[in-house]
Amino acid sequence: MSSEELPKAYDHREVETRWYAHWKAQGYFHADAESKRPPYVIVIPPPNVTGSLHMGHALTVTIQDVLIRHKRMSGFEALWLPGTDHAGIATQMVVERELAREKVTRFDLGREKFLEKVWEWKDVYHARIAAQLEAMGCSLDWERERFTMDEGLSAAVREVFVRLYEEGLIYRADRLVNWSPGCQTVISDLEVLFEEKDGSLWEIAYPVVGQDLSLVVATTRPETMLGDTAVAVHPDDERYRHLIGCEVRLPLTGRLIPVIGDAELVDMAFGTGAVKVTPAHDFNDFEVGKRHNLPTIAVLDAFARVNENAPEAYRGLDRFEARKRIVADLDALGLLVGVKPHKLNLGHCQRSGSVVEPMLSKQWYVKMEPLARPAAEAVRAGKTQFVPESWEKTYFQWMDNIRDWCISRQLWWGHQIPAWHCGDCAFVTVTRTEPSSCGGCGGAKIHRDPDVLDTWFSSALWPFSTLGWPERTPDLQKFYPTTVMETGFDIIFFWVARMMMMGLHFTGEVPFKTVLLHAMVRDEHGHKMSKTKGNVIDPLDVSRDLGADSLRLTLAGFAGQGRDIKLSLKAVEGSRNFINKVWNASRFALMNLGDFDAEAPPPTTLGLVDRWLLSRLDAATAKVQNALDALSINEASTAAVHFFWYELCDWYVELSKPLLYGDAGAEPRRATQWTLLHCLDAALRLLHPFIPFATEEIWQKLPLGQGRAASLMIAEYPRPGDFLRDPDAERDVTLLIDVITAIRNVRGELKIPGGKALTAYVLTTDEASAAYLRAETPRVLKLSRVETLFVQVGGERPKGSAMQLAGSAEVHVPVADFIDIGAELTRLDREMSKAQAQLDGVKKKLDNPQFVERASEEIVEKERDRLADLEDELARLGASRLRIGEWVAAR
RNA sequence: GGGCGGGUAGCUCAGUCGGUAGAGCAGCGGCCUUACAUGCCGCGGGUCGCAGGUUCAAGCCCUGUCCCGCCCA
Repeated sequence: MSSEELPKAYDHREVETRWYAHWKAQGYFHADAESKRPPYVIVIPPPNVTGSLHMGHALTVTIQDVLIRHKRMSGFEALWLPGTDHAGIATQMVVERELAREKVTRFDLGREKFLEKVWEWKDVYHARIAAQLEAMGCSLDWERERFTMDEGLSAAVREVFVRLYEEGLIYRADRLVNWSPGCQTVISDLEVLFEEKDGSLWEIAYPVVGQDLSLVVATTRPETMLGDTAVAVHPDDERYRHLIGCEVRLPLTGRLIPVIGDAELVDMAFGTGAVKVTPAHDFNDFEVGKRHNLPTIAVLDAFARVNENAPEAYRGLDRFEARKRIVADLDALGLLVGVKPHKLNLGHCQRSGSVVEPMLSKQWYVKMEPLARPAAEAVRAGKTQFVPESWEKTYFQWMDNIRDWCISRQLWWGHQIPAWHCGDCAFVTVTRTEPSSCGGCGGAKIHRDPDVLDTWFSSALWPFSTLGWPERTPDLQKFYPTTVMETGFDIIFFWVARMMMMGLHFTGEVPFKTVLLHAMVRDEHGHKMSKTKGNVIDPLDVSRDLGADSLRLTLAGFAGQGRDIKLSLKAVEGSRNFINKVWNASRFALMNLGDFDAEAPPPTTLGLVDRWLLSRLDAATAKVQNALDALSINEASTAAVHFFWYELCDWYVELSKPLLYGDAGAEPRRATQWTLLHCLDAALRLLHPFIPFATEEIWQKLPLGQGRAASLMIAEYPRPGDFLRDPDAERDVTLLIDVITAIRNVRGELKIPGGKALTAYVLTTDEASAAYLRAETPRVLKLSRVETLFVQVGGERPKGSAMQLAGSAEVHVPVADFIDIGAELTRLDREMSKAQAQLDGVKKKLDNPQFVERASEEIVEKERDRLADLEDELARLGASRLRIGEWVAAR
């Protein structure tokens, strides 16, 4: 396609579908373990294989792809390793729900058949996720893709389990656990979400045996009374102290239970001061039960229905139904003393949302303290750094108060625990491979533990299991420890901390050197995106409508270090507009480079404007590089965009037009072509990590000649110093820009129509500036749209003109012949009062002897300069005002 | 109860070492200037939550306080 045929507007649809396949086919995403280049490694936080990617994923992969593409272009062996997570509970639930539509349960199918179904499901969703990642342009090394239930990763899981068991860091225990009736499994402390709810505090009379009185207990869960095994009061409580040791008759059951004194459980001021104790259904009560040797009576089953330990009348009732019945029955018996509204913190299951029920059961645990201590120490020693650093506190607080981790789950989908129970003796055989007999008694009646491991158990191994551990693979040696772990702050405990612990324990090294944490993506009003609220912005929809590049650039711009990202389509449109700008600037360049010979030697002399752009490009390059090195993605993207739009497009392209059109001859034209081409090339390279598709598409069209890279994604990233800094050019072109801006100001502020022919007079303070501006007359005329320009050093000011300051120069535009000069007087007054206010401030500072004495020399000098500048400015404004006044009077 | 973050233009947010408070969007006015109307030119808009303190100087540091949000118990 020749340059003239480039469409007027950029069409991402046509472009984005083309390049990804090409990059992938060329092997550009693949990292080489044998390479001599320094490694730069990110393993992707594996998305749950159930479900599709949401905006949070889009953010995370954008940040990671920016970092990876930048380092790949900067000479690193960059590895971005993709993969997905089997997501035990979530995936099993979706498949079960699917089965339920056909009125089938997993028990109908049996474990093996059910798992086959889940694998089928996994394949479908995996393909979808991979396609989404490709649509986002992610430069992932697909040859190294992993899944948490791959053979290799499963072997790593077994290895870790067995070793921890042998070290005594994995054990089984009977405890109260968080039971999710909705998911039919135990969940860990972290998976319980607390929510404040309006509830009630019921007051129930328990008759004291042998006395004509009752003890009134207060409870938020009356239904658990069926399992009460004591009533507790505070040992110092004058009201009840004498009852300690007595018995009460538990209503509805008739059981006799003791009154005990417990200072830890009972708060005398809360409720009635007397508390029912149900060790089987409350964490605090469980502790009390242990302290006082109380029996434990569980009255709820796995579905949180009343079980056979309770009186027949209530059996089979759901816990909330049972509550209503029990309260009603107590009321009928005259034992319900009162009901008060009460706020309570209710634990819910993260996955199913059901209210978590404390239940007594035997589960597997990891002893965490020995793992947490070194992991916390590694961060304290700076071996791993958090960005932003403030998250380290959150990490420490959790690590320093670590509790043991319940790792078994009553699910089928996941890594089945490598433990075999003996039917003859109590021995548990824990091995890497399936045993044929009990390791204790040698008997053959063994059966495997049916439970699977918490999904996060395998995720904790991700940074090294994906690289081949426990084998000492070349990948592990080249790419471990990884460089950056980039993820959301919400999974610091779930994942980051556990990776730190496991990584250190099993490899002796931290799994990553930096933890980069990003914010949560919310809707434009700051609300969490959710399907029920209907405020979800789907990244695929956005990519389709506005382009994956647009979404990436927007997210990169938001990748600051806050906690919330408020995303709106408006913002994505802004990015789309910028990309269209890039397209059109390139289109303009190509239209003017048709005859450019890329193989000819570079021009021997460049114009000041060319040198200015190269100097600005170098400054922008430094900004972008520094920001990327500091992991400040938003700052980097802003700097690159800013250079492209405001310096390259708004000024250079406009200033270069007269030369490109040949007004100044062949040599300046060629110098301009060369500068335009090379700055555009560099700017596209700077932008590539953020908007890979559009930049590649355009870059491939540039006439860069032989020696260019085959693809922009493997071209070299610009480095500071690649382009010459040129203070002289910057000074002169700044004056040029100031003069043009001053003239535009006059037109804009005095509302002079664009078509009106104007004459401008520029008065400089020195001959060099005047000579320069005279030489640039064609450019000034074109950009400020004046017809005639006079440049002189000092001298007579034209009458009846508006005046604007342009640095040290003055720009006068005679306007009084065709507009009401009053507007200019008003404007000058406004300018003068602004300048006066600033002058007063500076004067006040300099009049303060303390300031002059104590502030640094440099600062004082700066203020003195400013004073002089302001006085000068004020004088010139005043003179201008006076002249206009005289002119008006003379008419 | 403990911890963390935020409060800056109408909105969304930057603000480095304490030294003249910025950007985008929205708004207003003017432009179809042969790359781009997804654009160009110009303009207005601020008690930096509040009160103290340190300092020659505070959006920034310290203390207190109010509001919003999150995490942990």
